[in-house]
Amino acid sequence: MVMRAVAEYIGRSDLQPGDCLPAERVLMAELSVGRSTLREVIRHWQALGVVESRRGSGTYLLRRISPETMHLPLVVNTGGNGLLQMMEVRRGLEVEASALAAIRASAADLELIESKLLTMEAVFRENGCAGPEDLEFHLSIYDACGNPLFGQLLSQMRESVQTLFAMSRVRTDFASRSFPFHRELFEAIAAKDPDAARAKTLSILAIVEEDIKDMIT
Amino acid sequence: MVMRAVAEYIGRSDLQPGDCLPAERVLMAELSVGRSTLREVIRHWQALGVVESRRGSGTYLLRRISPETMHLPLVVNTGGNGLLQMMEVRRGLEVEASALAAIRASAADLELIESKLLTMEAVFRENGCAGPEDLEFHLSIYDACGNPLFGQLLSQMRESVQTLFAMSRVRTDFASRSFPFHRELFEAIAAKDPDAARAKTLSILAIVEEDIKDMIT
DNA sequence: ATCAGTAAATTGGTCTGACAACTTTAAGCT
DNA sequence: AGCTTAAAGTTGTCAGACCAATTTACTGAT
Repeated sequence: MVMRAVAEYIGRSDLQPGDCLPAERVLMAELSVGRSTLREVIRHWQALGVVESRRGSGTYLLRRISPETMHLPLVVNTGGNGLLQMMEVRRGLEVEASALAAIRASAADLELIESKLLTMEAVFRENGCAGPEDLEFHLSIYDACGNPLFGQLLSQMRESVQTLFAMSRVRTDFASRSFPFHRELFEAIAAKDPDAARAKTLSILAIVEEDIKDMIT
Repeated sequence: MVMRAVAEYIGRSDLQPGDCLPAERVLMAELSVGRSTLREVIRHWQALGVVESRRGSGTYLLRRISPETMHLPLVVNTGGNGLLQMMEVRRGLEVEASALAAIRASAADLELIESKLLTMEAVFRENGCAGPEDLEFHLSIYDACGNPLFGQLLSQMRESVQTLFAMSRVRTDFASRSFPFHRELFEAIAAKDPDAARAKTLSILAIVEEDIKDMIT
């Protein structure tokens, strides 16, 4: 019940990510609850990555929430197959997103995707790798699928995966073999062919999975 | 720091999911920390779905953890037509889980799935509907896919969906047309045919989506 | 002896007050 | 003006008390 109260408070107030929440004692008085209760609620959201507390400074908002926000905490063991398990989940989401994009992408969406593809190809030919540009390309596809949940879920999963193998040194040519498939994926979406989009996405992810397997051995 | 202490405590003690943790006042003394601090740590894990607290009874372990397990909470903002958007995400996950189950299900898994199917069919023939038994059937498939993340995500999504249209009166025959497809899905998994499993899962979810569309109009 | 009802003990939930640790800000001093 | 230092503000932790819900144990009637 207090959870909901604070969720409404954040949703109502126009706090942006990075902003500082009112001090505990202020919020406490404003919501007419004890400090322990408020602190427990804050800890709850801290655990969910919504808020971050810095001792002596304040607690800061990381992600906007509202009472309608859904939270899906995942417990994954870092030992060995955790990464591959994440990849399987990602595969399910990514394939569906590509198929939906093939069905629903507007002309403007296609134009945006193609521009991302072109810059990615250019950077790749120059550097031999194009991590951020690859991400941009895929993000534009998530946007084009017409369902914001895919973008939210997949970008967060990519973040976690990134941190998961940020510790281990990544080869510079990681998943570079998947490069040519990106154009084919775009063409499948542009042709409004969901089945082809599924297949091309699977090809890309298969290569990524192979490289992960090579890496963790 | 206290987090780690309690994580080690759980990892060291052989508590199984469903077991009851020591009372707060006991743990407090055992770890030499104040009660508020301990309660905040418990709230932290409550948020991550690791433990569940029942007032007057105790706090119970839901998932085994250790200091090596990683927690990555996903935060999703469901907007206006959140139900249909969630169904699309669920479709991607569920299809992948069914296909993986078809590939990896052991003989024991298949036996369990079939038993769930049989009780579900029996209850359905008697009552005309079988909500909890249907859930059990699908959960057994998630287990059989060999990747616990699918079970975590999908069961939590089902929870949210459940609460989302718990307010609106649900027809007793909701998604009852999907009933015959459940046996076909099981047979596809038993035949180790991932493509057929995909197709049957899509058939089931298509009916659910149709009924949702009818309902929210 | 069995069962029901009731009282007591147990447990999580909340409030209050206090102090420590740290950060930020502001004042003061050179 | 620049540096130092003090003060104010903030989160983190501890302690004790009480409330609400559940569980357990007891007591008494049948």
